[in-house]
Amino acid sequence: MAVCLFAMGLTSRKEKILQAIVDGYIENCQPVSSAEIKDKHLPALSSATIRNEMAALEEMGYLTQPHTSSGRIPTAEAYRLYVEKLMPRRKLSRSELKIVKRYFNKKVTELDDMLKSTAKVISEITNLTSVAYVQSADDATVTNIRIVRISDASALIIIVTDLGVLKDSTVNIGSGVTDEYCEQASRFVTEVFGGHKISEINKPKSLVKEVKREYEQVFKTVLRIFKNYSHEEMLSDIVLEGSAKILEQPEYSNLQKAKAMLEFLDAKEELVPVLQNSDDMNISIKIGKDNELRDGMPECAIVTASYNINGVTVGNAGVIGPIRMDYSKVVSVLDYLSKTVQMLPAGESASDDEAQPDDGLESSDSVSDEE
Amino acid sequence: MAVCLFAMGLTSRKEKILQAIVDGYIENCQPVSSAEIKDKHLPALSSATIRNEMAALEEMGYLTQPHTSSGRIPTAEAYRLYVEKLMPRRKLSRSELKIVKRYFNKKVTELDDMLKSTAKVISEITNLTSVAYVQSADDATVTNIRIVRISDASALIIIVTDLGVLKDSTVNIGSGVTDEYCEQASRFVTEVFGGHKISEINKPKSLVKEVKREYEQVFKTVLRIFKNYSHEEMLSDIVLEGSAKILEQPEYSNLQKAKAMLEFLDAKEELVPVLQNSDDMNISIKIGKDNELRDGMPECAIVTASYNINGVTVGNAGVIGPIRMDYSKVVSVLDYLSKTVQMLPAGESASDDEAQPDDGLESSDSVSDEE
DNA sequence: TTTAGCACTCAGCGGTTTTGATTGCTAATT
DNA sequence: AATTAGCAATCAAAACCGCTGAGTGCTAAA
Repeated sequence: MAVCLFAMGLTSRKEKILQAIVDGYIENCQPVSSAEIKDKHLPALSSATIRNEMAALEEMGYLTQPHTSSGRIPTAEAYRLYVEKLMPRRKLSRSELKIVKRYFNKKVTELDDMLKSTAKVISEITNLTSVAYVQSADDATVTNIRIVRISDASALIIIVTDLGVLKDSTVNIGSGVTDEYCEQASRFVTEVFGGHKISEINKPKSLVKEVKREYEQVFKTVLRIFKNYSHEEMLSDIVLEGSAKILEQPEYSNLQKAKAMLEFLDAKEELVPVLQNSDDMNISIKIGKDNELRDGMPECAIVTASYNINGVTVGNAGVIGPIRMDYSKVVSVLDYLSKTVQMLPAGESASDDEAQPDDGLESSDSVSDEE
Repeated sequence: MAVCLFAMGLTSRKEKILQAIVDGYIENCQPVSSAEIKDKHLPALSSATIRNEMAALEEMGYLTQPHTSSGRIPTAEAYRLYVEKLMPRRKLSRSELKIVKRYFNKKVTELDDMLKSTAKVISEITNLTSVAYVQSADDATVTNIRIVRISDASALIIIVTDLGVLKDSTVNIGSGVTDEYCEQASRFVTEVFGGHKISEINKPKSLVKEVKREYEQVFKTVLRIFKNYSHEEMLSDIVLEGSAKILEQPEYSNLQKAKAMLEFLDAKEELVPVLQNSDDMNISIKIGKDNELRDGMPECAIVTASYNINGVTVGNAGVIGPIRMDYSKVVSVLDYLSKTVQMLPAGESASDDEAQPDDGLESSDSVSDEE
């Protein structure tokens, strides 16, 4: 009865009840009734008392009823409180750890593939659709640029950074260009751009005032490539895994909603802004309208973690699903993976460094277990 | 009445009726009634006559009824006949051509991206889910191999073929290795593998009997990379576009079926065998059990075209959808695109060759319209 | 403050009826 | 012999209907 709108301080009993409801609803996707709570969590109390508390929680905005005579379901607000305070922290189970190992033992991979594997693991363990993307290379520091003639009229520009090799691009060169020239040009651009972050390079004011005339063309081209990197390029590197899992969630059993969701996932580019982990928090949880951006965007929750190598964020990965999701599980998986990835020998060097020490030249692709 | 089981020679009237039914059903996904055919296609005849013909066509295995008192729907057999004989050949409409142009004018891209664009166009025009994949590089001929030091302890192995640059792989090298050595090694492996197809190289018996001791390690590594290319690597290069479109098809309005289909699409690897365009036909149409391979595989039709550059098939792209699909449209789109792609200046060279002739060095990425 | 008790609400289920589209068959017609 | 009009028969889908039961809110007692 006693309404306390300026709440924030929930009595411990209310908290217990709220948690029970959220937990229950996460599990069954069914409105939770007072009797159910009494039976499973608070046998000491009568259902009537619990009903009263539930009415209070509804007043406070944490619960609603689909219709007058049904149990309660949590509001988005309730979930927010839940992930912040109420949610049990758990560890990965034996079998879940096994899945992780299965993916990461086998191949230690390039950055791209790593994100892919991560996404697969996440989707498999959480049974949700997972998304991963490689962050724009903005924070990478250029260490070396090589221009390599690969045929009469074309060359490859290879940009090496502390985070690995950027996807290189083929360019046309006049057929008059010599190997000699390429090498000198390589040296020149490395000199100019080396040691700088890509974000710096892309700033409007140029790093260098004067460019030797003969390298002007090369210089421009490399600059263009960098420009591409912070915008377009990153878009293509979004990985989705398990989009079919969406349909397993009862909230998308309605075809309308399912379609809306899948369409949203199809337009991968639009995912970027919601995936971006605004704060430098490791794990970000966005529930419901936290991530409103498109009109038709379906109501959902997005939990992402950022993944670091050498202290630099290389990408994000996480899940996207209905607001009612097992946050506890999701968070523990993401957390564990982010730590796992951090410890992987990544970037340019392969994993089997020590394994075959006298192998002068060792591919970093997935060949480690063959032969 | 007169049953003619050993048919094959349908009377022209039967053909007309069958075509009308297939066309009608493709359009509305609704059983077609005798009255409907009379009204739209054969006003000279009475519905009773048409009914008789329909009964005959049913006897022959071209039609069925969902239930006794409904119109007829085509069987898979009918579709096969339809695509072979009955289907109207059409050209792309103005607006459809516009869509194609929109995608291919903007950027002339690397092989990968080209397939992606193709898939997007296909999906957009046909309103179906489209799939594209880059064929294993087996048929590519090696023209050049470069080993480039990119840092103290790692190098990039770049394999250039007549179809373009293979995704290169980073390898570890001992830190004692000099640029000099890399260059010599490059020359050596190019000498060995140059001019050969990857499929040859991967044959068990080696091309060369004796390898200079000092290059043995390099040699092995390159060999490994080639091996990877014909198996694992190609798997990852499957592109799906518009998977949400599946849900637009009424035959997948059933959640069960929709899920089965999406799951099938999710497991991209499994798609390869069905996409493979067995014959050297340009366009392949597989309807219903033509492409049975997995148990739970949902009933569907798959239409693919193979795409060639310099006479070599570089990949396949097509659509996957319900058996009831607009084959006429799909085929014309695929056909047109396959011709378009063939004419693109592709592989290693960029499009704007002539546009900026004195641009000594021109990126082939999507920057052509800027500045 | 808690609880027992009771009336009230309402989604969902199962059964029945109605409707309407469409066929197959028969008998008449060309 | 082929076509057609006419008519009874069929059956999915929609509309309707009443019941059931889970669950609540409220009141009055503990």
